[in-house]
Amino acid sequence: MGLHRSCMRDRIRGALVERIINGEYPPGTRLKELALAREFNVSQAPVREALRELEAVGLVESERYRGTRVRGIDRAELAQAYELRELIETAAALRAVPCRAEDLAALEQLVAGMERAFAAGETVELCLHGMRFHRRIVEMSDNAMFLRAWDSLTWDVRARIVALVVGQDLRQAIVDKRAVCAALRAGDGEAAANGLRAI
Amino acid sequence: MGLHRSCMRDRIRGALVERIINGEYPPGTRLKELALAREFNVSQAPVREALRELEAVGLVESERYRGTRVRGIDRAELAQAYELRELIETAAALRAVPCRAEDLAALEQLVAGMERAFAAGETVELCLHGMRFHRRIVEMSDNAMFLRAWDSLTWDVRARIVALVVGQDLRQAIVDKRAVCAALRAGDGEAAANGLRAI
DNA sequence: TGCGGCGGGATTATCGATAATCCATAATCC
DNA sequence: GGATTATGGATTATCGATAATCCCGCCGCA
Repeated sequence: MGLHRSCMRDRIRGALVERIINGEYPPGTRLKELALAREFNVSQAPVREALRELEAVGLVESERYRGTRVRGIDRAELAQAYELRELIETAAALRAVPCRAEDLAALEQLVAGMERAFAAGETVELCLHGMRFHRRIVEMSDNAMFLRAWDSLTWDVRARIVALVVGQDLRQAIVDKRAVCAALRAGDGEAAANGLRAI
Repeated sequence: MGLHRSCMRDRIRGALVERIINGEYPPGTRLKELALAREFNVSQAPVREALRELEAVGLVESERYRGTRVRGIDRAELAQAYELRELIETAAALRAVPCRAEDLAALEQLVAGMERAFAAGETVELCLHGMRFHRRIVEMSDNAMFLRAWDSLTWDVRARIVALVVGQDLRQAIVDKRAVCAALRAGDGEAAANGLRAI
């Protein structure tokens, strides 16, 4: 079927994630393999594999012979995810100090990006930068397992959803992140962890 | 192709996990889809899906058009996994108190099982009970995300591998777990967390 | 009326074959 | 001789079709 810069499975997965994020597929939506296959002009196989990947990530759930549907995030689960996020990030902050200059610079650039987005009223962009900030701190712990667990929370995805729903105090979030940067720069992991707890 | 008590994909995945665990497929082994398909008398599709699941769990890794191979666990990664395990379990212990009587009983039964296995010289069985003990504590935190992250470390699998390789002080492990039980029974989450740290 | 077995339609799981891609080796050119 | 490009074999990615399973509504029957 012509040129593929990436395999079908990857693009289908991307398309499905996009639709789940932007609300086109609300929670509970059934994802029928053959229907999707027809729509994307592919066969059933790549669709199945894409669905399985989404299942592994927790975006959808499927039952044997009973189909796949978009998983909702109930409030309790979101709270639990926040707990784990906080646990990992604070532990990561403690392990991240002392930081390399380039990591600190990257963090500060992300905060700057948040400020630009805030000024421009780009809420989604702001949240995305915020998530990259958090993820970066986990990266800085140099623990691949921490990062893997953090990623499994798929905050990048959920942030976009949440950004559209709840109105947080975005200005305060930026101030808090500046404080975290300062603490890390000062080598005070404990303070950085506390700052992350607040957010 | 006859009766399926579970789908092909599931059994193939099980068989592959088994082989990886018992060393039949050492790290680096290439897993060829068609070869496996022929061996299991199935087509390529279920094998592919099983491999994808193993990839999501981190037991194998695969590159586009270049195949799938068994992933080794290097020492650094194991240490990182231990760090995350400790982080999650200690946090779980704090949230687990006060415990329900049935949970405490289950934990103590698992320790009893460890003692029986120890007496019988069943090292693998002992380690498996130990892992169930740890997992149970995470379950008791009532945080599905904690449990999910803990499971992602696939300790159930690694325990079996590790059991064959390193000789730990198994008697001490049992004593420590008894102490954790006692702390939980006393409602002292902090002490239980410390006990888990030791293990 | 209410209940349990039985097609029919829809959907998933699997099959067998084809297309696309990679790797190693051989052939070609300078 | 060394580098570079065809080519063949092996393997993965995808296809189109079939088998297996589930769900729902219909029927007979008490």
